[in-house]
Amino acid sequence: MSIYDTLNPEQKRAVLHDKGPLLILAGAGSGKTRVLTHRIAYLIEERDVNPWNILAITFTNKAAREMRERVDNIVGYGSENIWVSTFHSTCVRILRRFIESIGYSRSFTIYDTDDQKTLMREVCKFLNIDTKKMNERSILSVISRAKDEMISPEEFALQAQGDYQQTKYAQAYSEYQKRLKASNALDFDDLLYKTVELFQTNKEALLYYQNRFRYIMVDEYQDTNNVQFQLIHLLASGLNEYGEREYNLCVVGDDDQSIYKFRGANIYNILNFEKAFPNTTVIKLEQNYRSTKSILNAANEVICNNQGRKDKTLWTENEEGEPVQFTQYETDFEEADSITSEIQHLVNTGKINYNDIAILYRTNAQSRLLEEKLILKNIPYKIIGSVNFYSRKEIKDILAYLKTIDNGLDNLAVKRIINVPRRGIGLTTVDRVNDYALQQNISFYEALTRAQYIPGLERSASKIIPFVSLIEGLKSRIQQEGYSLREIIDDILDATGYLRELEEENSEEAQDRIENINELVNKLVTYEENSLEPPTLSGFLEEVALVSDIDNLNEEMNHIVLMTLHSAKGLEFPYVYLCGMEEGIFPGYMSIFADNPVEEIEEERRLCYVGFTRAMKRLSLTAAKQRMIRGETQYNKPSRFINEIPRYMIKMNTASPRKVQFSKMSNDSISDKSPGILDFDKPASKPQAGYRPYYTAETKQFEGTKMGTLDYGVGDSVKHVKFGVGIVTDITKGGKDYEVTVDFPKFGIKKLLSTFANLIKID
DNA sequence: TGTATGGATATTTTT
DNA sequence: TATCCATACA
Repeated sequence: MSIYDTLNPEQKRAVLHDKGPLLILAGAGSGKTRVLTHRIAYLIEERDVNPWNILAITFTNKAAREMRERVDNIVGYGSENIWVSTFHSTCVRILRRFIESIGYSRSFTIYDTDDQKTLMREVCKFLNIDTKKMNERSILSVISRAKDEMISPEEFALQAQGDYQQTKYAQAYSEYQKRLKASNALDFDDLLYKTVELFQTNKEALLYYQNRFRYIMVDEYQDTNNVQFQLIHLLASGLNEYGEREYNLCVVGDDDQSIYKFRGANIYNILNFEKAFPNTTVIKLEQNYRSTKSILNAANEVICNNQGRKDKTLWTENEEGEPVQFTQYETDFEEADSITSEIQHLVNTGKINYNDIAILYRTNAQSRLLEEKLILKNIPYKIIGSVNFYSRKEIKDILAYLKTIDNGLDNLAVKRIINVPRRGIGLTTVDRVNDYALQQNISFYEALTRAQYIPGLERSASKIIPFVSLIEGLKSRIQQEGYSLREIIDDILDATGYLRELEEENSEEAQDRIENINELVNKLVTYEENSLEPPTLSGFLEEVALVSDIDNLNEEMNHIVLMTLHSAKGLEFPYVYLCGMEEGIFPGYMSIFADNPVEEIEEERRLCYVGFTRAMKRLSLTAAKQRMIRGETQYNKPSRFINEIPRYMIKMNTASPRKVQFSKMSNDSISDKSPGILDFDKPASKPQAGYRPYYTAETKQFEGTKMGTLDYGVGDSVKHVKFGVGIVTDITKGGKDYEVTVDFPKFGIKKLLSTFANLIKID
């Protein structure tokens, strides 16, 4: 049996597509990653494409990692030569090699959103921009848009002539860019912008990569912005050996899941793909393997209210399943209480694990109440988003030390830690040093080393000197042979007294911070042990700069997950609770009252579609009549998205009979559009009030897996063509296949699909 | 220089 | 409601 036999006809057509542009419109859960990975395998094995000539681009590290893993598993030797990476890390890799040709140093650092804000604050101060009239965030978003459109500060200034406001933006942009450069830093937008600029100005570099990347795949194409399009277009425009443009570009996306317009994603990249790349083959993947018919039908009903989408209807062979549930509660408090009780009930009575369940919401703020209830009921959970691990204060502090040691040019990092922990070096001192640095045209750190000579610093200089020698001491140690990164971070924690200070504080918060720092140390150790190239401080810092919270989601852990709808894209869960289905929450006020409400609502509707299609078995929608938002009580109607689902498709539950007044509920809370939308004949299927079973948050045992056709089981030794002999540690059923986890002594733990892996049992 | 206090301010955020 | 920031004071 060939690996391609497991594909449906459309998937197969996409996988076997030969040359030329290919647009795969892949609905939610239609197996797009599978198609991508199989296509890569096909190109290598059947078309003799050199793995070296393949580039696969994703948006998140998590997606890249998963793709890498799956590609490694189905491709034989040479899979490590395929570039599988995110847009941003692809750019970093290219720039590390060629950036000098556009006047930057190859050891540039990457500024994250927080760094950008800090820098912009400095810029505004410097330019006397009143941040009450023009706040940093809005300036940064103007700049971000400009970079997305590939508009340089000079061009921006030119276009701004005559407009006071725009001129201010232009000045800020120019100064901001100047300072980035002085710190030898690039922000996220720069990574893309500068790569395109490089390709436009350096033909040699462009040719090199065009020649290398003969086959390009892009995942989540609906979320690409303009620069990303430019980048892809440039890379894909290489000539083949006959001097022809082949555009061996394969993009996969779903216009219905485009939810990042606010961040510059241009939906026309996918809608007009066929215009940009002549002779495009279009393949639609409409069979969904994830959800029940009930869930999919509801999702289809909602999304078909959008105009201007590519026509497609998802269908499935899966069972009908339970109807989609909708419950409207009196208050947000009851909503949270009820959802969490239900979860507890599900886990206690059913064969369901915590990690089968997700609670999704529109805004991060909604997680609070839920979190309180989860703690109360002792339900293990993880919240994704809100505060990224790497944006925590203590983590940023330690990273700033590492950055300072690594690259003294990073002015922001040095300024961040100069007085952390407190050294009695205040704002006035920092300002003086800063002025001196600007005047002498040297970096802030360089100025610190000359503290004794800076006028007006007599007293403070004595405080600066120990700081400089601390940094210098650490710097010299890192150059010593055999000095590990682990030792450096330990030295920092010790020599600065950072840990000691936290320990002495003896509060719960300090304890959390210490744990976070330990986590950082772990990550550094992991990097040091697993890095393919010799581990360096710069390498670690780079990896860390491009990581998001969702990347850390570990499916193995047995806890429920809470996150925003945005973060949930690309994930799936058997049981999904989508809460806060209310006008004003979802769709949010901002979109209802926007200048272009139609467009904005359509984006919210796509978000709703994304939310619905995360669910595999059961989708529960909830709303509250009364909700506390920013200290104010709001009364909201159920979301219009609920009304877009025909009522026969939805099971209306009545919430807590003890409190609900039926007449009131049907009159004020439901819009006139669909009268009688609530079905009171059906009994409430809610766990009894006050239901609070005893349960410890310990791991629940997995149901015994049926082995069926496999001739090996957990604990057996098996042999794999590439990885050699290993021991089966787990087997789970996934679609038509079994997913077999095998621990190979030489290659580590691998997840393999039984159909492809051809594992042979060894006695 | 460090802390206290009032006041503004508030979607979503793959990197 | 909670959080962040600037300014005022000790």
